[in-house]
Amino acid sequence: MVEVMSARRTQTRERLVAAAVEVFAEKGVAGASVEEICDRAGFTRGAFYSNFGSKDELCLAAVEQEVDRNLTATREAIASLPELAGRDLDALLDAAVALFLRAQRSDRVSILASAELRLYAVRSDDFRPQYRRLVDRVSEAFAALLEDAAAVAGYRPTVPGIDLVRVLHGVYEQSALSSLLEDHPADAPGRAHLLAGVLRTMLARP
Amino acid sequence: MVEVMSARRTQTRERLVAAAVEVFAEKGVAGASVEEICDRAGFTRGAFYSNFGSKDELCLAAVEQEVDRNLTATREAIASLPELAGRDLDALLDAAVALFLRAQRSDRVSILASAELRLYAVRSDDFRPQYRRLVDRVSEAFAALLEDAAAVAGYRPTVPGIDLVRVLHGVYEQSALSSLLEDHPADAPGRAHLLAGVLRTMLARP
DNA sequence: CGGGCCCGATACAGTAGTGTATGCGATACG
DNA sequence: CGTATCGCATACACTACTGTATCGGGCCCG
Repeated sequence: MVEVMSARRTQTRERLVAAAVEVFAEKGVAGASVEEICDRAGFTRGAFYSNFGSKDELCLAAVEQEVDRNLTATREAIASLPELAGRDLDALLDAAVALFLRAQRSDRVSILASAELRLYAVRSDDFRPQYRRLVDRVSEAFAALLEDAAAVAGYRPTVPGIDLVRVLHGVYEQSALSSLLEDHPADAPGRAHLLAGVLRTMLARP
Repeated sequence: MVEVMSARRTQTRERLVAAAVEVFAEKGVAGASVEEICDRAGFTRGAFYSNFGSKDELCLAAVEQEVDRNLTATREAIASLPELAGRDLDALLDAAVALFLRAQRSDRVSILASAELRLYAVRSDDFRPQYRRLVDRVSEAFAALLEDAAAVAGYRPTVPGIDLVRVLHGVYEQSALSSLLEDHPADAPGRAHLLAGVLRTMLARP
């Protein structure tokens, strides 16, 4: 039985989550105090503790929001995808990478926050299972898409599709982070090429 | 003029750095209190403030230690490298990846701590320049090695060698993190194969 | 063997953050 | 139009951590 929330409550939660993502990006998950998150959202801690039982719950809500957005973006990208049948491998790779990139938020705050949340999931035994449960939803959806597209083009992944997607996502995130570490802005074409290269190493003729 | 330190002081700093790396891995850089680091090292905060002016200085010392270790490991790995001239591209890629992997610490604590420090460098405007200054030392050394090896085999990088190394390192780190996120242990062969694939996308005949 | 100094321990004052218990205005509902 | 409930603000008690100022033991040197 799903709890239904009042419109006001939902809005408050959303503002808190949005503020949290910003603070996570600036200070890290551990460095983000509940107080600063609330300040930035324009609430006091009373609002927070009335909406979330702990920072973990807030983190989870943040991941959930990101995941939902990516799922939606992915579906939209799929809908507008050109026909793949009969295209060669390079075209397939390019299309898949373009689709993937379109579904990712690539602004500084999103990249940092999701890297931060991911790292937190690796560290925290409590948070990790819940994190994976959410994130795997998108990965599985994307894996199914990739496997279908590959099959249409006459290829199949040499590893389970979901692992392929996880690797792809990891490489994407890391290259995005690298570009934030450097002075010159990211070169998107280089990133796309890198991702296509990674994909290629994990596809083969059946 | 380089400050010379007493043996005792050096040892204290090393113990503090070692403890810091552990705590960074468990709680993140921001989540690591000076107090806990000192406790774990068997000191009080008096020792810390006598040795470091701030947590940033400690972080820097941690990165420096890691960098030095990697440089040494890389040199050793190079020394024991088989002759590359005349080998084909696949052999070259395998050798380079093997060398790279041998020079990396792959235990959980090292992986987490270095991911954490890297992310901290991305976030912190103060820390980032100093971090890059240290890390680029290893990257450049490694890049020179890679370019030489590639030239011997009749290839050249399609991007500046140092960028290649940065990407390589990013992919390595991210795949290592991914394996920590999953239940089943990392499969090293898969990782090596992935790295070789990435390398391949960035090498071409002149 | 004794004095000086180095280096880490201790003590202290101050700050920031936590979680809870309670208050109070707005809102929905009869 | 009143009132019950909801949702956030406020107040409070508490803990953790910080940075500095001072102390004192041990080690090195003459």
